[in-house]
Amino acid sequence: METIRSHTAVNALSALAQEHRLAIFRLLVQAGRSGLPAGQIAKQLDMPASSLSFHLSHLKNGGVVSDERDGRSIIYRADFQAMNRLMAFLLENCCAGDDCLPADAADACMEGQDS
Amino acid sequence: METIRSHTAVNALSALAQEHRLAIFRLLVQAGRSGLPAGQIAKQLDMPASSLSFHLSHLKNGGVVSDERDGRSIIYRADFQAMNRLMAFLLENCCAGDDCLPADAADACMEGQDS
DNA sequence: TCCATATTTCCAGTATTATCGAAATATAAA
DNA sequence: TTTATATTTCGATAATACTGGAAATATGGA
Repeated sequence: METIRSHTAVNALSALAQEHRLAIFRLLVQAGRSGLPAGQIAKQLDMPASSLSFHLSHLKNGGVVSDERDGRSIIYRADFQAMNRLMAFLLENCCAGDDCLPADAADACMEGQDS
Repeated sequence: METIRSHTAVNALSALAQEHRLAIFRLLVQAGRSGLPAGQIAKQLDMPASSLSFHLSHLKNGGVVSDERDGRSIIYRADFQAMNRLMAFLLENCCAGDDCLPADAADACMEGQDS
């Protein structure tokens, strides 16, 4: 696993550090591989399209979700690898490295996902 | 492990979503159980005392660090359990629950810590 | 081409956050 | 009690973020 920079980690954390965006992200985590189109997210979370778009682009910018166009819709997905990298960075050299290896928390959620 | 609320998670994430605070937290992660006094943090990160204090109280408020007075100093420590709860919340019901259990990433860093 | 659907961009107003010197508080030592 | 050390609170300024309606863009279907 490649290591990330502080700036990257702050972007990811900022992306998640907001009620609406956290709700969006968790919804996408639960949706798993197949993801959800923006409209579906708007419906499930009852948000105005422009606000949702603002938050989705923030999440995408933070690298914690990816997007892919499918016809008229755009499908969003949680990026579990990004979460792993983030956790690894947060706990890097934990306890001065004494038998203290961060686990890959999101690994189980990535099975079958292409990197 | 008890489950946390969205509001709690946002507080924790907001606490970490800032360059200085992330640096402080990672320093405390590396310091492990013994933690570091505020002055030591200020010295290592070269920050004005008042700015550091602002950020430390934000981290404490976010529940990701704890503090304890020791004479004239105040010792700060990273809260690994809080990190575990946060990750569990982020990945809750991952992939709709299909054989997808979040691991306790910070567990290894907590050995010997009293809860 | 013309219309409907899906999403994003623009904009302005409002609110929250970061910064750091100076003053205040808390503890310890002389 | 006086002085020194460690940290926090106050206050003002500057910067950044959130909101949602309206207009613009992109795609697909009639």
